[in-house]
Amino acid sequence: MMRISTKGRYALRIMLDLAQNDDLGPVALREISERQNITPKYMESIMSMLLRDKLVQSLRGKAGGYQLTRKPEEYPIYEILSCAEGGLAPVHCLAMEENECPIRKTCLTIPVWEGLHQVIKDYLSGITLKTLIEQGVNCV
Amino acid sequence: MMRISTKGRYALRIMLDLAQNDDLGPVALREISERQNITPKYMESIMSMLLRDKLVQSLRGKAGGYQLTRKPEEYPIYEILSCAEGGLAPVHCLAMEENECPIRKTCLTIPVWEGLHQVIKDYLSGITLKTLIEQGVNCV
DNA sequence: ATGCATGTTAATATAATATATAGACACGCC
DNA sequence: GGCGTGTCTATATATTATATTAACATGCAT
Repeated sequence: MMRISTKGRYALRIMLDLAQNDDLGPVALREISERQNITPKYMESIMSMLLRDKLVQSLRGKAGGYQLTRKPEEYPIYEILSCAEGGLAPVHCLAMEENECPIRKTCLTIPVWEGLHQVIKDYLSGITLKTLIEQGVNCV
Repeated sequence: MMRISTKGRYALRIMLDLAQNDDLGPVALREISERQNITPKYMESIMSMLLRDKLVQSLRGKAGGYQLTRKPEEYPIYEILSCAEGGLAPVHCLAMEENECPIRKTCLTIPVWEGLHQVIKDYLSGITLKTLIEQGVNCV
């Protein structure tokens, strides 16, 4: 139904939470999960995606937790949403490898979806974590 | 996962098929379903949505079928996709009634999603059935 | 060295949605 | 009155999203 899923929105909230709380060192998953009211185990699976894409870094052991790897203004929300959603291409064939679709090269429909993807990308790339914080966005 | 579903893409193909075949009167569902390789029963549920929104009209009885209600250039694909997808608002709360969300009026996040919805809407409203036909788009 | 608080991974369960099918019915021309 | 069409309601199946479980790995503090 062309909706941003809970996963994407949780990811944004997690990143916003980190942006506002990691000055004093790593933030434990449990803390964020309590503040954001996201079940810790589900949040884990989201964190692992953010980690894989190096949007956050982690520290184990006591006093461990998660931290941002960049400054808030260096996180376009396109990147965060795309990471958690597994891409934001509006149709499957855009996300596929070029050679996975036999008619890809000559497909006349592709440009329509590529254009849609582009406007979405442009819009969400123009907004960063810092933008949201400055606007006082808390919930997502 | 923020994808246009099969339903929306089928709807586009159905409308394109009609645009190219209804000069000689109503087109039977069965015909379209065979040309487009969409199972007739599933197609029925899509037709009923297109009908409800008056994007097509129907005729019963022998030689009955479906026809466009406007000229191809008067169908922005936003309208077709939105009809079949049940809206294209990227988050649920945009699609809700204003008073369904207690914080809607002051919610700081809404503008972000409204903006996203708007760029999607603008883009898909700038493309019509005629545009697609002129570009030779067949599959969708 | 040990223990505990953290993160990591893989497997599974549940819920929601998308996709597809079935069957009975309504209409209208011939 | 019969056949070829559309219409409606209910159900089945497949896929994806959401959430949970359990076993494991790491690193600091003592």
